[in-house]
Amino acid sequence: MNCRTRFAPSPTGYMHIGNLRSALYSYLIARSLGGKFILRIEDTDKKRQVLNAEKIIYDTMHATNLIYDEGPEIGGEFGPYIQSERKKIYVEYAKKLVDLGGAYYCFCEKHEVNKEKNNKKFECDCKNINQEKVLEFLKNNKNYVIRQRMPKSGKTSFEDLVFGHVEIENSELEDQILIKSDGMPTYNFANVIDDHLMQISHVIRGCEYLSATPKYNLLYKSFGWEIPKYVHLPLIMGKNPDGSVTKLSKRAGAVSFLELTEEGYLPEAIINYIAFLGWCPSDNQEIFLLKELEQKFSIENIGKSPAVFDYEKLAWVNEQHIKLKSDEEFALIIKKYVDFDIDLLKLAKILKPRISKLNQVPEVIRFLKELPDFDLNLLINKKNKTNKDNVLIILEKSIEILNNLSQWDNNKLFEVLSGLSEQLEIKKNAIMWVVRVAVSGQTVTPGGATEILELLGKDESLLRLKKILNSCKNYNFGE
RNA sequence: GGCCCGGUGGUCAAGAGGUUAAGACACCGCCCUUUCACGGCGGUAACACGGGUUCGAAUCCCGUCCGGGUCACCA
Repeated sequence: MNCRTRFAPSPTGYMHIGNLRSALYSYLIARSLGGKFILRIEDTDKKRQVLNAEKIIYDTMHATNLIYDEGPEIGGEFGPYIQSERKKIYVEYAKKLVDLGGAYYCFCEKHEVNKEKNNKKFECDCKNINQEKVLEFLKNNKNYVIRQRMPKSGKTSFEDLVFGHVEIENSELEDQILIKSDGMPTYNFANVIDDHLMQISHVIRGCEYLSATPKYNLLYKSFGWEIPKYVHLPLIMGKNPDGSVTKLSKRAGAVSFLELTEEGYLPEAIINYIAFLGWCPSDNQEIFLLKELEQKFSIENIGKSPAVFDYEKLAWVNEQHIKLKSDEEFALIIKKYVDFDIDLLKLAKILKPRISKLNQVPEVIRFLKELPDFDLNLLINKKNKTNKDNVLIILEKSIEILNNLSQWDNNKLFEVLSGLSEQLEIKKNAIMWVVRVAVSGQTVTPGGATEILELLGKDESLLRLKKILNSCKNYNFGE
């Protein structure tokens, strides 16, 4: 059998991580089996239409490189790929199902939503209305829905590729609505019709659908269609501020792809991380590019237990992907976080091993833009043996020696300042400490003294050093 | 509540009758070092519980407990 998988999101306005994970696994399964990956938009709920929602889906697929072989804007031989454009198809099949005895017209008023959890299953008499009466109602344009006729006894079971044997009593199943009174199909129906018509071989989705799957299988059975293979994915959980664990939601933090990228996670890191929510290769490799995933992925290695989304681990994965970037690539990535003139390549080089999330960049490099006001006492540091006496000497001599320097790069700067250390018989640590704090205004910086000097350039460095020297001259340390 | 699914360190997870129960994140310590980071080394920490089956169970079965999902003219 040819493998064909699909990702079938509904346009809700954002791409939830759980959805993206379904998309990823569907993509990976298709690719690893040499099959096709299809995108289908499930927009059958007119009340929930969101502006631009479709675009977000396309953008996300694009940003993550989850390339589909068939889909709304690119077409394919099983189109259209947007359910609202397939309305007629569903009605046609629903009527066919009525003829087949698997469904019936229901003319009841809208039933109120379950108020009690304990109330019994919905039952209505419409399933017993005779043919003529139905025709009459239809002729009079009476509002109707089409419901699936569930068997009252027996069991329905199936083999899920992840969860194994799943079995449910038919008496548990409700006569669910297939066609709504507005003529649109419900998810439950459209999904089955399209999966069959589009020849989907593997249905991959979150396991919130696990207990509903027998209903779908009954539909396939009524039509006499082949039932696809099922791959239900364990849920992604979120840890809430109060420590409780529930289905990943806003309470736990960012939950959409867009939010995550805005927080400074790389798309490839997000993909890499969510691949691991419920899957793990036999050899335990953790850092993957999509291409490798395509080769290594296997359904057998998908786990069953729900996974808690861990932002710290995501950050670590992100760091790993940042390190995978060349300095040139990373310079391009951080460009939008830098709003002043600086050598991006050099900046990229020193930032690369120190950044776990891109949105940390502005904060980390702020001091490069402008020397912040700071407590001059920071220049005094016990561990590095600086004190109010040698601070002035270090500053004066450094300025002198740096002023005469024509070659301004890290190696040369290090060489020169190390030389100064010997000449003054002051520990190298002390020199470096004073210079670094003086030009940065902070005790912790990305990179060492000489790297900061190089980045700042000669003019700016000397300007800062002189300014601090001046300030120090009339300053009483230790107060 | 009914039904369905799950349960290995705080988190992700290897593990598929016999292991000193891997690895990663986080945390702690040490080393490297011009601060910080990177890197290296080491450490704390787990099979939910109770019954079986078996010479032997984290692995198989049953029960309990806990967690989650689902019960819409939403998907």
